[in-house]
Amino acid sequence: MHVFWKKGYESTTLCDLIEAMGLSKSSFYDTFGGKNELFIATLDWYSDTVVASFTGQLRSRSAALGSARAAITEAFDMVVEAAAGPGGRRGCFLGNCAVEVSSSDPAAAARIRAGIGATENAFHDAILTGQDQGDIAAGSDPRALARSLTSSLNGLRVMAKVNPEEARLRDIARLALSVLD
Amino acid sequence: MHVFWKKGYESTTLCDLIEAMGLSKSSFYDTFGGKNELFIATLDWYSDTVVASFTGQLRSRSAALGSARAAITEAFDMVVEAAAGPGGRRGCFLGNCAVEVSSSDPAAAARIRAGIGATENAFHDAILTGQDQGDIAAGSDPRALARSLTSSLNGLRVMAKVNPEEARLRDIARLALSVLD
DNA sequence: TTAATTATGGACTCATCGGTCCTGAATCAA
DNA sequence: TTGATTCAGGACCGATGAGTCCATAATTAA
Repeated sequence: MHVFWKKGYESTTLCDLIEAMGLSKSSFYDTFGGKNELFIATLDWYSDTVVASFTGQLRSRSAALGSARAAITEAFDMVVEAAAGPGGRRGCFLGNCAVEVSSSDPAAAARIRAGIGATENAFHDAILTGQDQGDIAAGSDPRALARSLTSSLNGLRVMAKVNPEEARLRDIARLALSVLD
Repeated sequence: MHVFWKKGYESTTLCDLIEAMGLSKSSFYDTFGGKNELFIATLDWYSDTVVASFTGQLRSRSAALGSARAAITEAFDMVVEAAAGPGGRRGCFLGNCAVEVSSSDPAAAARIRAGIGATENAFHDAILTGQDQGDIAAGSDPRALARSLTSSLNGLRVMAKVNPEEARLRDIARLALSVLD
């Protein structure tokens, strides 16, 4: 997954893959079936673990901080730091894949849609909580807010690819979160 | 450029290119030098014409409507319509390229950065005008607002790749513009 | 110890990639 | 009409892509 993440689908070769996994070519094909099958598997894995962990984190931090809004802010802070730090130019795995393959690989596109949808749902839940708690504007449609945050996160990651300067990214994150006011 | 736009850099072959241009292979190499040279040229061309036209449009519509904010809103509306319409899944040329090649092709990355920077500057100018006119919040840093809009536009295009449903995109655009309040 | 399973390395196929080169046809200026 | 230039077409190149196959080595179970 990390190889696909760093180099993109088309640019990763079988050789990259087996080298990263320390596997022989035969074992690779026995185990994963092929490059595309592995790719699909990494998308599934990403949704099942990374996105799921993000969802859980958002929920548990909402509880710990007593504020869903603070948890969302924290999540954006972490993304900003990761994007500004070394290796931050990798962007978002799902976002990268969405851009690169979603129009040419339907099976991958479905996974990407599901993963992004799950992210959106995580924000949605947090926003509902925040609206109950009173620090997120109750007048706004929570679904629209969730979509906005998800979109902002993707935009942020694209911007980080172009210029990973932390101050710029902070500006963007701050304004992205202002929709919650 | 349209071939690169639709298929991405890695996935476009020489054959795709010469077919789209109706050129022979020899003429192609005589004229453009090679695949990568052409790619760089398309990025330059995009900045010089498409981005420049966007900048001009934003300025002239600001004047025509007597409101920079209305011109910005109009620009987002157009992006939403284009992204939701047929062929909208192509995304943003610069955004796609940023995701795909900005970490592996420095020459391309420089062009992409310049193009995105020019877009940001276009927004910046419009925001200054709008703040003068009074329909854009004067308290906000115009540079930060411009970055936010640029980022939002990229996020919007990524979201459109995943799900080009117009209503969703409108939600996102509306909230992206709310930073101007 | 032996039999069965699993993993490995490397040779191999076939397609396609970007790119070069050369020949012959078309175009065009004088 | 002629001579120079431009263009098309296709043969060709080396490299590399994904994927197959098989013989052998390592592991495991009985």
